[in-house]
Amino acid sequence: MIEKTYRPNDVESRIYAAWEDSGAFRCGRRPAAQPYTIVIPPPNVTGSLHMGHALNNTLQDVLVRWRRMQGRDVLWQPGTDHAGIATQMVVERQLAQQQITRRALGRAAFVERVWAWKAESGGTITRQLRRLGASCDWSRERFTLDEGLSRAVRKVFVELYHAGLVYRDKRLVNWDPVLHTAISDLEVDQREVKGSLWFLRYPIEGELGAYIVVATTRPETMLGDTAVAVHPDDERYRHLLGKHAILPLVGRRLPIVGDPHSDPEKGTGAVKITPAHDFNDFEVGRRHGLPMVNIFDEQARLNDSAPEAYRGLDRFEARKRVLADLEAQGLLEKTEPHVYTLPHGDRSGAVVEPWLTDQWYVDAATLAKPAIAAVEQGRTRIVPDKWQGEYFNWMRKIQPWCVSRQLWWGHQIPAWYGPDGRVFVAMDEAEAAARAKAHYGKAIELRRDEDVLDTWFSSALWPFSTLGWPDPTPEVARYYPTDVLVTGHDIIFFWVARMMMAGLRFMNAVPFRTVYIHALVRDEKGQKMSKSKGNIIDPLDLIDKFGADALRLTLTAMAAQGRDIKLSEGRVEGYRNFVTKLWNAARFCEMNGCRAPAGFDPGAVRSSLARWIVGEVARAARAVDGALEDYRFNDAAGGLYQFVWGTFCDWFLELAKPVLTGADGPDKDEIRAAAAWTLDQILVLLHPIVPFVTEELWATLGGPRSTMLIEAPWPEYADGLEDPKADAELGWIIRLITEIRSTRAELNVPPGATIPLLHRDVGSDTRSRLAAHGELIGRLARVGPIAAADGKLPGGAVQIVLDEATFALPLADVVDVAAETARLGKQIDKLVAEIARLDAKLADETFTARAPAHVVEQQAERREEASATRRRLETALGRLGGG
RNA sequence: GGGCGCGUAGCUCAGCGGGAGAGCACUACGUUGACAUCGUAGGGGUCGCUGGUUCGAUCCCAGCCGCGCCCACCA
Repeated sequence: MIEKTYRPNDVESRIYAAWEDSGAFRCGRRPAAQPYTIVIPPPNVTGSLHMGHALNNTLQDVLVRWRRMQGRDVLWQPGTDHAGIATQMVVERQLAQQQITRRALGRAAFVERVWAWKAESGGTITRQLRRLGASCDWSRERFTLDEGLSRAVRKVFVELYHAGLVYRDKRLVNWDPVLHTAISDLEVDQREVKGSLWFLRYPIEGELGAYIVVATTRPETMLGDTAVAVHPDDERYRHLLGKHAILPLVGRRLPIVGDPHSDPEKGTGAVKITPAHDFNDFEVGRRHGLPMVNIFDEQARLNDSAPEAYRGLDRFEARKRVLADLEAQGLLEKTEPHVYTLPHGDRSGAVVEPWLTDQWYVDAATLAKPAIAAVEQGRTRIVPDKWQGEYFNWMRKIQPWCVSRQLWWGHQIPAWYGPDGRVFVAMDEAEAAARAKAHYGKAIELRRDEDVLDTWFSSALWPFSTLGWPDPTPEVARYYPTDVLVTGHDIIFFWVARMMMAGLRFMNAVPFRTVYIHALVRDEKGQKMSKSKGNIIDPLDLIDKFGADALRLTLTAMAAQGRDIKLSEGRVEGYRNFVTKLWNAARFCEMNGCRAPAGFDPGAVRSSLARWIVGEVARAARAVDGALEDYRFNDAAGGLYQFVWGTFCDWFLELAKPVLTGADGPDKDEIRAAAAWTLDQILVLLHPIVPFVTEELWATLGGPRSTMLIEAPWPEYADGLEDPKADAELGWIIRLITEIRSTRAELNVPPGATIPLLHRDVGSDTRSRLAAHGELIGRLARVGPIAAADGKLPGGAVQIVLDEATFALPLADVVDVAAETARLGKQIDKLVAEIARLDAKLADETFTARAPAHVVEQQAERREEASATRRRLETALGRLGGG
């Protein structure tokens, strides 16, 4: 028996456990089948499920369940990411509450603490994915710091190093002064800030009272200036080229150099050059052989290269001091308000400081070439294709990738240094030692590089490292390349591009045949959800409130290509109602004894109603398949929603009611069987999107089922099922009923009266068709007089007699004459205008000459229809006026 | 500064060269025999603005206005 109401929270965990216990999620159980592989974008171990995860994993689960039902050998490879910076920060914060710092603890103890934390809390996100219904093969769960994956990381690093594609270099990096680590360009956010532009006077050497004025947004960096640059063609400064300025507060002689970097339009046209703390200035410095004076320590406090008065000051403190001192000396010419962008670390939020350090780099430009070619040649397709452009743009001007991080949590770089600084890159310490011995001619103590790798370095290997690479496992052979990667556009560069590079380099094949880029989930105002804005909608709250299916259906239905999703709770509620509707439809079927008989042949049904719904099922199924093939998730969900509610419930079940409540017999048996069969097909088709409720109904309704729904076969329908004749007949009935309903004002007659149906234009054809279906429609009717309200005309049931069939239709109608008159009048006006428009069109010679014939015909038909409707309305209006 | 995208019903959005659509919200009426509701009907839109192409433009093109995102080293 189906319960009166569906309580998702009571059944979801039970059903999920049954799925998982049955082994249905596991790959490899259909050795003969074609594999279908998706690797999950590994969420951070520190994470908990947010709306982006919910969308991302719902879409993957829809695909995976659909393919599994189609009989493919599905692997949905799950796992989590160690998320270097994020995780380290979480644990550090926790330590801070106990007044412990990471450094006080020491590296080994700290890393141990992180592992302990992971053991305790790292399972949160995967538990939450289960609540969502994600059918990952959990037996294969991986973690980016697993031993196997770490070996893959080391191997990749070592091989790239020996190929010259990983190297150590001293250049400016984005330094995060709070986290004390370098970060890559991608981890820097440009944020607009309101600040000032200060104009500083640098005295010209040997020319008393002469200045060159430079403008800057960061006056404290002047302490590290080593030149002033002007444009070589700038007339204003030509006389100063080759001379020197004296750096105030420091006293350093600064050459005044000509360099095209200097833009005569900006500032004063003369720019201070700080090669150690500005990416442009760094280049200028290289061109002119300028010294690089690093004035900051790792916390961006002034170091000993600054004059004594400023040493130890924070950079913003130093700014105030420098400005005050310059002003005191009359060297601050003016200050203007200025809005500009400043780089911020995406994790710490601190203003990033360009800083000169030694770091490890990956030669991304070389690795990018095959990755670009793969997409150009269509070996990997990016959907929707607009993202292909973004991918190309970025890949074609890709910069060296800084992969070393001054953190403790992560893959420690497999590089060892000898006493003379010579580096030995190797898979492990023993190998490094052996190399060192060969090099130095004796065993020697080595020091391991302290740094760890950027998290994304290990993520780049995810599609093959999770399958067991570098070991030649059967999984690598069978499941690589993966079929599709489902992800948001925010990590195309961070992740997708790098997986492409790594996959092509080490597997010699693209990591995925298709990349499906979905929208981001925003709040109902279209703003990014963030903790600081407090506008986060927690998917788990929604699951508690409406059930996982409602959330999944909402996200699937809203996953249209090309637009971000603005999610509101009301939306989820609406889709929850759909789940309820489905539940009740199933209940109705059960109550009416609708059982799918064994061996039901949808092609063999006789009645129009049954033939029609069978065809509609086939049509809906094809639409779902087509939509999912093209990653039009919204069309798949929307089509099913429409089919279940609008076609199956509103029409089929309503039309079936008279039969189901009528006398027993073959007609009734057939409708019962067709209803049960259709419901079964609905459960199957809906299962990938709303797995829980469909599985529950499948089990309850079932009779004997050989499998759970999750493993039921996806339907394929024979071509003949869509019967044009049945379509026409049912289509006609539906239109007829709709028309009777909508023209109830015209039929406003006393209860029990007998009138000819559609007193106008009922031709013989119509009459015969009505006769054929009379009984069905006749039973559909319910009779009952309606009480009249005060001041209104009484409505009532209308009996319609036509040929041998008798109809009684409920006319619920209590009609407000004035309102109705006004309404009809308005509609007539509209129609008159429409008819005039169509008349004009048909009279237009250019139109009739140039437009395709079918269009002309169409217009003529429309004109006829419109004037018929107008006549009808006028009749109704006359009747109302008369009454 | 460059690039991309978006402005369609009160809200959230589909559609995209030939009669303006859905869901939610709203109004009216009806529903205690599948429906935490549901059903039927209804109101509401110069499809951002201005030009152009076309027999015909919400749809194609150009410009403008507004919004958002991405990229960028600009003082």
